[in-house]
Amino acid sequence: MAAAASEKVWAKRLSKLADLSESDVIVLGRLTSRSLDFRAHLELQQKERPDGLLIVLEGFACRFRKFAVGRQQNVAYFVPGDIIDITSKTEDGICALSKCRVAPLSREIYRGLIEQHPQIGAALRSAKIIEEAITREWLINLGARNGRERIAHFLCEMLVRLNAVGLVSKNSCAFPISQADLSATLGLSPVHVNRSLQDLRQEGMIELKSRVLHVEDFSRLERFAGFTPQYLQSHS
Amino acid sequence: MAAAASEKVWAKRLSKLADLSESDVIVLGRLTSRSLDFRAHLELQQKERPDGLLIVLEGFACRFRKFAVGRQQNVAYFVPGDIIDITSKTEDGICALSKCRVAPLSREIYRGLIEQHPQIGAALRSAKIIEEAITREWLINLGARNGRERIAHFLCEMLVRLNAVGLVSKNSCAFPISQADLSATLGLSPVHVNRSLQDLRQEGMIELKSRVLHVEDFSRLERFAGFTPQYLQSHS
DNA sequence: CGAAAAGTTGAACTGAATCAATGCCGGTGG
DNA sequence: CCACCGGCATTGATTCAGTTCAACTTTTCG
Repeated sequence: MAAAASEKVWAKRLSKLADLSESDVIVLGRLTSRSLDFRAHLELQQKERPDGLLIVLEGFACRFRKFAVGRQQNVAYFVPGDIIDITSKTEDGICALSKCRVAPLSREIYRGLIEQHPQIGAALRSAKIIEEAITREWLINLGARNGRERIAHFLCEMLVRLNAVGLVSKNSCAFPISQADLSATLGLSPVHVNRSLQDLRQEGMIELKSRVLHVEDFSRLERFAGFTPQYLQSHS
Repeated sequence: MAAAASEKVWAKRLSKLADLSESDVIVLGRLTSRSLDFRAHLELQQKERPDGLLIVLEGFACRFRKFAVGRQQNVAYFVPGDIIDITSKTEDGICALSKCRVAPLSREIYRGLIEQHPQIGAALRSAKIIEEAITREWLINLGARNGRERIAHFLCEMLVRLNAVGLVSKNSCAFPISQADLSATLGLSPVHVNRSLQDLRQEGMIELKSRVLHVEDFSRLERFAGFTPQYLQSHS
């Protein structure tokens, strides 16, 4: 059931970024029929097509930079409906944060898609712009907020992004991110992430237990974090 | 002399990102004949064409986010040869870091340029990719490095970028950035920037006085900062 | 020249890192 | 079914990098 729905998550996402026709949606659905599974912490890479793209169907992935052993900085998260461009000739890697399912997409098909389906093209451009805005927002998050605010801001963003693809219900969502991963994402030590999370819990701003996140009063968390969701919306 | 040369800085920059023909260079030169001047700390915006682009000819500018009064985070720097897209519907602003001269460019001309001059188009795409890579690198800088390393990394990047447009000679370049600006860029307090700079000076890694930066041993600074310049190069 | 901006210094404080140990839970194999 | 193991979360104690406040000096620029 969930697996069946996940094939449509890409279309669901893109349809919020541009006016897709029914045939557009069908085209997108066909492209996600074949999928690959990865276990948590596995590096996502395509031996077959190292220049390709991946569409996330289920689970979370991230782009990261590795330094000395142990030291790592994540620079982007990918949730269901997101498209991952592996090409970036950078020394960065992509890895699964949780068990995840992705659909491979060759660069030729991707290009064809944009050329032959204007609305899909518009949606993909919009997605790209949002991805860039997210990176800038993360930069601001690391540069200008303290531990608790940083975590809160990140959680706000995830909730909005997951909500856009129907993965939030009753203010709750699956959240299979370890504190160690959060620490590599937010530029904080694992211990400090743990304590800051506790603070947020004690303040009643979040509930996070056994990989489920629940935020009763989202606007309160938003206010605390200084979060404004415009950057996640289509500006077309 | 310097002013005359600055009209060609855009062509100089783009010619390193793609194989421009002589006529390409001439076209680029024509577009930068008309220019505007801004004093330091003035907000760069075009009343006439709020949707336009700006080509930096001289001086530095930056994109920033303002929070409470006093609190500010810079998210990108623009040096001569860079192109600034003002469109971003974000709440971010662009301001001059130093006295600077820019050439306005309408979006229509920009689009025409890309369509009618394939090599210029390629160069502009390459510039865009580099701009994104820089943002990611800044994110890593803020997330994973301490004060001194952060400053060192930033200086390395600036030296490479300025060198690409001929603004570094004998390991020196004009560097009209105040410590307060650095602090808003690197997510550090002004006082800490001051002290970290002194540390770098005492270690003999940099000389920075009266708005001139000199780095005798660049590879040493590079090593200290963990700087790798690939991300600033064209990947075409 | 004079005012305002920028840089420097000291002292006190604190958010966050580090080190190290312990507790918890889910899975796996005997 | 239970014992054991590994990954993850939690806790305490200590240290340190970085902030804050405030005064002072120097430089820049209009």
